[in-house]
Amino acid sequence: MLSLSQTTGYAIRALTCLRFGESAALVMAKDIAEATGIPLPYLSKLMHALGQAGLITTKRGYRGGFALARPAEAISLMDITEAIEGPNDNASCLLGLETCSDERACPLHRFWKQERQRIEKAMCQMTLREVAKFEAHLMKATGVTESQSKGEQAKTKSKSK
Amino acid sequence: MLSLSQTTGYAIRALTCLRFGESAALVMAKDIAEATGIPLPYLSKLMHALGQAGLITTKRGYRGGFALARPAEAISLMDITEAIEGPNDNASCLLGLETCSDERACPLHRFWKQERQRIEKAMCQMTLREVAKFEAHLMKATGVTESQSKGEQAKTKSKSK
DNA sequence: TAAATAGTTGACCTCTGAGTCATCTTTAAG
DNA sequence: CTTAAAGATGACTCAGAGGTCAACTATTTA
Repeated sequence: MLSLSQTTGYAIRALTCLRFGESAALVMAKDIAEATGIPLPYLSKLMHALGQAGLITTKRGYRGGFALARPAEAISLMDITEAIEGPNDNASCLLGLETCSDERACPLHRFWKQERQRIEKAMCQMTLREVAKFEAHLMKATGVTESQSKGEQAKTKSKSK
Repeated sequence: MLSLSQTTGYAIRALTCLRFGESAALVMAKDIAEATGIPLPYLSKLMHALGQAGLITTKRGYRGGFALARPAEAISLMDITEAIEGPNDNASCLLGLETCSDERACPLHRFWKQERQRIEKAMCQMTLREVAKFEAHLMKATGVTESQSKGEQAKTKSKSK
């Protein structure tokens, strides 16, 4: 009845597989697909879109892959949702009534407006970091051994591309 | 981002045009379509479905039309939603995670479960009567004279369409 | 019984989200 | 320079929601 689109769920799950930190910690689409069960070809397009939206950095070719464009705690679920579904218009009436507004509200208007705000607030406050902690997909990254603890995210250079 | 299906909105609006009470107060699909702006052929199928679901009674042929199967205050928005969208599974994770459950909950699980319950409760408590009062579509019924002229929208073609 | 009225029903159309495939292009290793 | 690895991308398929048409059936009245 009420939920995010399947693709948005995919995006959130895929992003939990990534790390922040330059070229050292790239994760490949193939590994994300394997870990999440998201079909690889579809994932590929999804990742590209997330790159366009500025949430991740992408590197093509040999030893390519994906990484978060900023720390996981700086990416909210709202950021992800809007990147995939576009800015959500919070003004719509639950019943689809054209005539419903703050001035002339349908019986559900006040209730629904409050609920929407609660949900939006939660989506803005919840970050990738917390979801990733729950998921705990310890992805293997190209060029990086598993031995290193997840505490340090390679503070080598900064930025590329 | 979050809303009912368009068809469910149609159903709610269409039902606000109907009355409870036997053969005396039948309303025709054509009039509902005119009042709500819902395309007639689509409305026709919708009404049939609502009849199958037991929310309304239908009468075919000359002087046919539709009427509520029970009083408006005895029809909740949840009844309508379920009639159209089927029983809603309240168990699904907002993120679409398979592994999310009461036992192993994702970061949004508790919050989302509460929200769902709040929304469901509101949908169960809100009845057609209250929505109809807001909408105030004073439909004309077959076999009933317009003499009441209670509203301003007598037989003027009104707008829309 | 014939005609008019009004709901019923199946075929078909369009659009969008989801998913697949094949073929690019880019990048680094050898 | 060649090649293998990996992301990018356009064409295509598929299913479901929403919507349109036309033919059909049921009901009442003249």
